[in-house]
Amino acid sequence: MAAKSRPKSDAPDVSDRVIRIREGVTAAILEHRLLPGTKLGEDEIGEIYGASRTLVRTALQQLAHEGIVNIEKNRGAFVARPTPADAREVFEARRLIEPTIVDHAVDAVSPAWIGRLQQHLTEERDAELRGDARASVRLSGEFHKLVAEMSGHSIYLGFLKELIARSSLIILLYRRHDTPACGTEHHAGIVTAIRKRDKETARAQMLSHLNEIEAELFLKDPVADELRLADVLGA
Amino acid sequence: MAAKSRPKSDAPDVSDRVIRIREGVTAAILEHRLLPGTKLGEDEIGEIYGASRTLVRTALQQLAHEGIVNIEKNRGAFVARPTPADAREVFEARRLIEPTIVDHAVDAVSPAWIGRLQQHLTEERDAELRGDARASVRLSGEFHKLVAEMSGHSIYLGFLKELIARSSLIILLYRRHDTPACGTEHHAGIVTAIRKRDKETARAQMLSHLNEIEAELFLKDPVADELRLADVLGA
DNA sequence: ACAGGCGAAACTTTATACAATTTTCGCCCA
DNA sequence: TGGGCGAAAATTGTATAAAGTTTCGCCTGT
Repeated sequence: MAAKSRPKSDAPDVSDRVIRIREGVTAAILEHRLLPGTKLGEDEIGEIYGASRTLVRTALQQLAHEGIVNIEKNRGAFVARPTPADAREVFEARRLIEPTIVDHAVDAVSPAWIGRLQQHLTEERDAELRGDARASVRLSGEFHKLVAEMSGHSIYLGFLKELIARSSLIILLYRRHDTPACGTEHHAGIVTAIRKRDKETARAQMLSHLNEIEAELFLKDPVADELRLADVLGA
Repeated sequence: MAAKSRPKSDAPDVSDRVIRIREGVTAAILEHRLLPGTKLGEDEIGEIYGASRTLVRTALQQLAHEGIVNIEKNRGAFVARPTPADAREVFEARRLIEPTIVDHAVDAVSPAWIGRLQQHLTEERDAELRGDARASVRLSGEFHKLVAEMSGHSIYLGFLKELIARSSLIILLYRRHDTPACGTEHHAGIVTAIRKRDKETARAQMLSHLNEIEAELFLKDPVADELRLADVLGA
């Protein structure tokens, strides 16, 4: 009688293997093991995960919809290379949506949620102490997704998942130095405000957090959208 | 040298036939020829469009991501049945995003865009005069998409396309009477404000327009999310 | 007569085979 | 020696076949 067939989160239908492929490729992209522009051949991925091209294609199409993979007709799938203009759009959208999300999170505050948030902060601090930059980026994104889950708004959650995936790629592409992901303390401040049910402070902290993240980026405008000779030659 | 391979709008890769299937099914759903809960068999659709199930499946997955189709594992695809809670989320998101979109549209105002907007208003009025309710609902949604295109923000445009698709389904499900889609005059007011570069008025008109649309809906709360025995037995 | 279970049919899911397109590389010619 | 044409190889797009799951009718046992 329980909803046994309801999977868990994102895609309400796809098979377990498609999820594994999608999450595996996503992790590889967001942890910067697959650089932007890298070709994602169907046979290649299929052999890695022991799956046929049918499942790989499904996973790649989902990633394309999330914006971290581009599919070009008759040419294949490639890791997305967000432009500075893309980056500005993504952060503008986040500045619009996330303050509203924390607002709703405050309405949904409960001991259980506070516990989850604080456990997450602990994990973030651990990764930061270990100097594990990859885990830090991943956990930083997951913090925002956790707040969105807490808000209980499935639409906002879906939008934010897409924005977070793109953001992670953008941060890894455009950050000035190896900024040590100092955002954990910002996250802690947001959690505190949520716990105190202080909407104004929570919104303000989220907004300034996003502004600081974007401020750490170097969003140079390429001459044209397509011509980035310097990049290619430099690599 | 031009970007010849850049298709046109939504899906950056899929074949023309997939687009035709997707748009055909979308039109059928949004024009209320396919009622919520209707099963969308792969063979059935494939035979209608003369395509194999591979292409049908691709199209259905895209529609599932847009939120107007639900795919249940090992059971197939069904026309979505948004709940009142879904409806409230969709309209809350639209109230958040669309005022910002018109803001950017004002920044992008140009004679060409004004021309497109006014031509669209003409089409809307025509459909309304004809009493073509189906075309009215479709054109009403397309107006909002047009403004989003004008804003030049691809992220907002993508989000809005999803919200519009869901909204159309919601309106057809929950509107009180056969409300004669009187929104065309609201749209005209928004266009006027955009033409005058009056952001404040444009935002305010968009917001009140959305509020009026939602106010015309009858969003009863079912007892539980899953148990709608009354609906089933009543039908 | 009715509850329970077996089994076939229909459908989705996954894998594989075929066709079309692109890319690559060797070869020829200026 | 450099450039361009062309065929072969590789890769994607599409269709079809095999495998697994659900559903529903039917049959049996009580």
